[in-house]
Parts: sequence; C-alpha cells; structure tokens
Amino acid sequence: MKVASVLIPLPVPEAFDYEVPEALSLAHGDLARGDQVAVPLGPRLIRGVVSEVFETTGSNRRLKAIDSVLDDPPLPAGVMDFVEWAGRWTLSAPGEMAATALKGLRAPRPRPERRVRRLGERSPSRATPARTGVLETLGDRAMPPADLARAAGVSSGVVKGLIDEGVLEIIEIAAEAAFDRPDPDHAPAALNGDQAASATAMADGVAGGGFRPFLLDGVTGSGKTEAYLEAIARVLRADPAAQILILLPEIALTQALIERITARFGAAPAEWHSGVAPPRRRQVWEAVVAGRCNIVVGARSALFLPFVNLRLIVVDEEHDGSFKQEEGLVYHGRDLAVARARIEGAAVVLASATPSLETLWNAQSGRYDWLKLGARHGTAVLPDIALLDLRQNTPDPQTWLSQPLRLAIGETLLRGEQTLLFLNRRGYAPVVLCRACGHRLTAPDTDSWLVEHRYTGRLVCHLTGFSMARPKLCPSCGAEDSLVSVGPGVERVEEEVRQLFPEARTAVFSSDTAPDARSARALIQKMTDGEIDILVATQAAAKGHNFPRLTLVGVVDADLGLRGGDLRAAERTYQLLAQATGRAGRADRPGRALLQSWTPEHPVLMALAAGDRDAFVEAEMSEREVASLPPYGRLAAIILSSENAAAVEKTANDLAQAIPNAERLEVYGPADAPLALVRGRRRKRLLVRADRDVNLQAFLRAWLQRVKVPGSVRLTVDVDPYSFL
DNA sequence: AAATACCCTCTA
DNA sequence: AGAGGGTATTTC
Repeated sequence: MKVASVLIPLPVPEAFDYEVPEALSLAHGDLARGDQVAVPLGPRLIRGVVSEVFETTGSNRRLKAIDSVLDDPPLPAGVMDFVEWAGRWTLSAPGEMAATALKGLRAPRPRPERRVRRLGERSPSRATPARTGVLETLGDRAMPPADLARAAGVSSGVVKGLIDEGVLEIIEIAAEAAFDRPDPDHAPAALNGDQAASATAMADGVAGGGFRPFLLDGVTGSGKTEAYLEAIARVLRADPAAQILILLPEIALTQALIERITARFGAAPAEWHSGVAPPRRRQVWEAVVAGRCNIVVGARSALFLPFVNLRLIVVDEEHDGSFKQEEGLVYHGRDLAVARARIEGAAVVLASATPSLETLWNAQSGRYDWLKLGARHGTAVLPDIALLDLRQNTPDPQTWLSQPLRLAIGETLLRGEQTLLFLNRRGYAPVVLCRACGHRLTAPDTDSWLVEHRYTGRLVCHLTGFSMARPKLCPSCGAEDSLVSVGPGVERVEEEVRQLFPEARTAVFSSDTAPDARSARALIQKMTDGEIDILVATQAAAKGHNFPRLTLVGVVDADLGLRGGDLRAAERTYQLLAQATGRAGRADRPGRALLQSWTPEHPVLMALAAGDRDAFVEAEMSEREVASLPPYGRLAAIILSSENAAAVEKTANDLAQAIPNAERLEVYGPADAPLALVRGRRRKRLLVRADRDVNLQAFLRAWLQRVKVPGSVRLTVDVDPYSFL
C-alpha cells in the first residue's frame, strides 16, 4: 500500500499519514513531496502538503485516504526542506511552518478586471445619439465600462443599457501581475574600492554555487546598500532567472529600499510583508513559484516564499531585534535566513554597521566571509561623539536636557540644520505614581507600569495595549489630585523643546505618531525636506533612515538600555546608540552626537564615544565567554503560562522533575518570568544553557516528551531567546 | 482550527 | 433525565 505523510497547517505535533488511492496515481501521476492535497481530518476536508510518499505492507492504524490533489502549484523542494528543518529547529509543529509557507495562497485572487466590448454586429434597438457615441468611441476595443462612459461623455447608465440589451458584453481579464525583469545595467552606481571589492566577492560567492555566508560590515553611511545592489546586478547578469530575497527588520524601511531598487534596475521588486494586501500577496506568491519574479523585498515571513531559483539572500540591519518573532511561531529571521541559504545552496549576506555578536563571532572564526567597508561614502564623515556627564550638567528639576545639549540645539537651529533627540521611550511619562501613598499605577491584569500619553490623554499598557483615562483619584488610597508623572518620554521632551525653542518646528516620531508605514514615510519625508527642525524620536527613527540636513543627535538618556541587565543589554545599547548617532552628518556637513549619561565611565559608553567598536566587542565577548553564554554557548527558554496559577506551578514542577541527564548543559528555574502576569495569565520560565556542541533540540524534545502539559497551560519553547521577559 | 467528547450545573 | 454551558481532547 502507498502511504503519504501530509503536513496539516494546524498546530498538530507531526505529519499525518494517509493512504494514497490507486485511482489518484492513475489520474495525476505519482504523488510527490510538495504536492498540495485535500485530506479528511475528522469530519472535514482540509488542505495539506505531502511531505513524503512511501510503500508499506501494513499499518497498525487504519488510515484514511487522500481525497484529491489540489490544483495549486506544488511547494518546491527547497521550501519543503526549509519548513521541516525550521519546525525541528524551533520545536514547533511542522504543519504550522507549512502554514506560513502557504499564507500567500490562502488569500483570494485579485478581482479580475472587467471590460466591455462589442458583442457581434448587433445594433441597439433605439439608436439615441448617446448610444451611437458610445459605440463609436469603443470601436473594436475592450475598455473598462467607467472609462468608456467618461470617454464618450455619457453617464454609466447608457453603457449599462447597451450591456443589458446585449449590444455590449462584459469580459473579465484575470489580473496577472507583471514583474518586469530587472535590468542590471539600468543605472549602475559609482562605487568606491571597498564597495566594488565587496560586490565582487558576493557575486563570486553566488557564481561559485553552494552555500556561502557573508558579513557585510560597514559603518552607517558607508554604502552597504550600493554594494549589495551591485552584487545583485552581477548575479542577474550571470543568470537572468536568478531570484534574490532582501530581508528588512521593519516594514517602515521597505519603501525607501524599493525606490532605490527601482531606480537602480528600472523595475520594481516584489514587496512581501503583513502590510501588503492579501490579493497582492497571492500574486507575488504565484509569481515567485513560477519564477516570474526576481527580486523580493520583505519582512522575515518572506523567507517562506516558494522560490525556485533562490541564489542570494540579503539580511539588512542583521543585528536588529525585530528579526526575532516572539508571538506565535518563535523564530529568528536572520538565523532562518542562513538556514534557508544553506538548504538552497545559495549565498547569504548579513549586512550591518553594528553586527550582532553571534555574527561577528562567526566572521572572526572564519565561518562567514567578512567584507568590510571602511570610510563613509562620498564626503560624509562619522559624527563626533561626546559624553555629557549629567552629574556635572544636571538639568533643572522636571527637565531632561542639560545646558550643553540645549546650547548645541540652539547653535544647530541657528545654522538652519536639524537635530534629532533620541529617547527610546514612548509617551509622556513612563510612570505615574501617587504622591500621597506611593502607589504606582499598573494595568489591571498585567505586571507592567502604565505609561502616560498626553496626546491621547490616557494611561497605556505598552505590553497589552490596555488603556484608561487618567483617574482623578488615586485608585489605591483615594487621594485627590495626588498623581504625578515621573520621568520623561518623547512627548515630554518635545514639550521641553517647545518651551526652549518656540520658533523651531518640532515633531515626535514614535510608533504612536507614525503607527503605520504610510505615516512613517510621511514624517520621514518631512524631515528629509527640511520641514522639521527638531525631531524627538524613539528607535522608530534610529533605523536606516537618511536625513541629509541632520547634524546633531542628542541622546537624552544613554543609560536607559543598560539598566535591567539582561544578556544583551550592553549589546543592544551599543547597537541602538551607534545607529542613532550614525544618523548625523550623512551628507556634506559634519555631524556631532551628544550622549547624556549619569555613568559616562561605563565601558559601553566609553567605547561609543571613542568610536571604538572593536573595544566594545572584545570586552563583551570575553564576558560572554567566561559565562559560556551566546555566542559561546546556547540558550533556550521554556515559558509556561495559564490563567490557572496552580496549573502553571504544577507543570513547572513536573518539568523540573523530568529534566533528563545531560552533560555540559544546565537548567535554571523554574522561576517567575520577569513579567509574571500578562493579560491575567501567570507565567513561569525555565532556562537551558548548553555548550555549543550539545544537541539542544534533542535534549528539549526528550525532556518535553516526558511531561504531560494540560490543555489549560500554554508551553512556548524559545530556542536562542532574544528577549528575556 | 474545528468538531466532539466530557463534565459540570440547573431545571423540572 | 435532559438541556445548556464551558472546557478538554482529538484529528492520520
């Protein structure tokens, strides 16, 4: 008997086996891996993807039979391998990974375009002037009805009347998206020596075939994009059917890159992320699987597209934490990009001005080819970075900008140049507390402070989105008018700026003022056009944007990310501040950056001020090495959560009892997760640390198999965790 | 995810 | 007993 293992796009732990009816093979040819089928699941029929077909004599279970083979294109071998590998790597259900790969297909096709044309030689029964005019305008063409009415100068009713009478007919034309072939020679950029050498190395890596990982390492403004676009041009010249994927950490960055690619290659690339309308996604999916589309720019989910000839993946801003997906399927886009490239035998380029320690470690040890871009492109020079010791320049109470920073802003304003004030804190004030009893306002069902937002006049939980009006009375002691806003957010810094520089044009850039890609683009455009003098921004503006008239970056609280002390606090702070300060002086004007700090002697800040990335990396690496933490060791987190506190407790203890014996590996916990209560769910966490040569996934699988997790408890495995909440 | 098996409480 | 409802389990 022939049996097929089928991946079901549901959170079931494994592929399900189905009998392959002989009639199916006769009608369709042999069923193969990647084929899409309809299979019975319980009482219903559901889409599945064939993982494996095998011959067997008997089964200990009576199998249901595959219902039919679907018309949709089979998933290419590369996606199948990738989906199954990713499922094993992240310990998630393989079917759910398959579901991600099928996402583009589940959307409706775009509505076909409707046009009218003459139906035979029939004439209208009553040939009014309007009707005759319409028929003359149309001739033998087929036109959209609205266009026809407009062209003939009549109302749509006239056209409709002719259709009803059978003089005109409506035809539907399936809207198949055209993806123009990019032209590698459309508008080549002039490259400097480093850029040209890197582009050659990347293109040669692709030409050589096989898996080739690169780190493209260059300071902000050194022209990484031009370098990899040139590599893409060479790849396309060698193989016009080559497919290239460029991953970006955030949707807000896609538009600018798409415009650059369009300018460089004379054809727009495909765009793939959650903000793209579903029918459009389906067009992209179908074009990619048919090889009709060469370049895709997208977010991490684009890794699951059904490329048939993927030659190169670029992960831009590879250090960015947004590549880590924390909700639902937990995976790191950068790591999976490397895996997909390995599976496809393609090249992968990780590009950053501040590479992650993991990537640097791979480059240092020679596993990745290390391409370095030196000087800033053109005439731009790196900003001069200075630390402002807040102990000597303490701002007045209830203000946050020190005197030297205020002076610098004033000078910049006078020169007609722009200032970016960076504070990675949304809203007006991060904490609201009661002067009478000391109570801090928290969300009702979550362990997090409520953040005051003045624009909306509400207190907001940034974790869950819960919000409420600012109360008149303290909810704890009932005191009147006793609530005070403590600490600054971007809105409060803006308030201070407006008081200091009432004539300046000031704006706030955060996920609140620019919640979607379009509004973000509008704000960036205003900044680029010089319509803003002082921009107060969270990290939303610190990433990858290019503001030519920006010459001063002020970091309001450089110590912010260093507190809290999780594994990556120092690394993240270094990356964030280096990216933020790198925004200054990108065109022909020199820039400077001022970092306000209470602890300017902190090694991270010293390294930033000295512009000495190597010193920072070396110090941080040796700390990680001593503790055998990533990249020297590996971590995995297990998070349990439930509305039932006792059930979480019991499951956590069961897990602790069932830890398998293992060498060079330790389990910490269970402990309350740092956010022990989220949306009314209690959370416990266990953390595994292992040496690099330990098979961490095998350990986790063996461990979890031993424990029965009740349905009321949600168990999430986070392999290589990034955040520690 | 969605159907259904299970297990309470409530009503009469 | 049987309906109604919420929750846990199963789906090859």
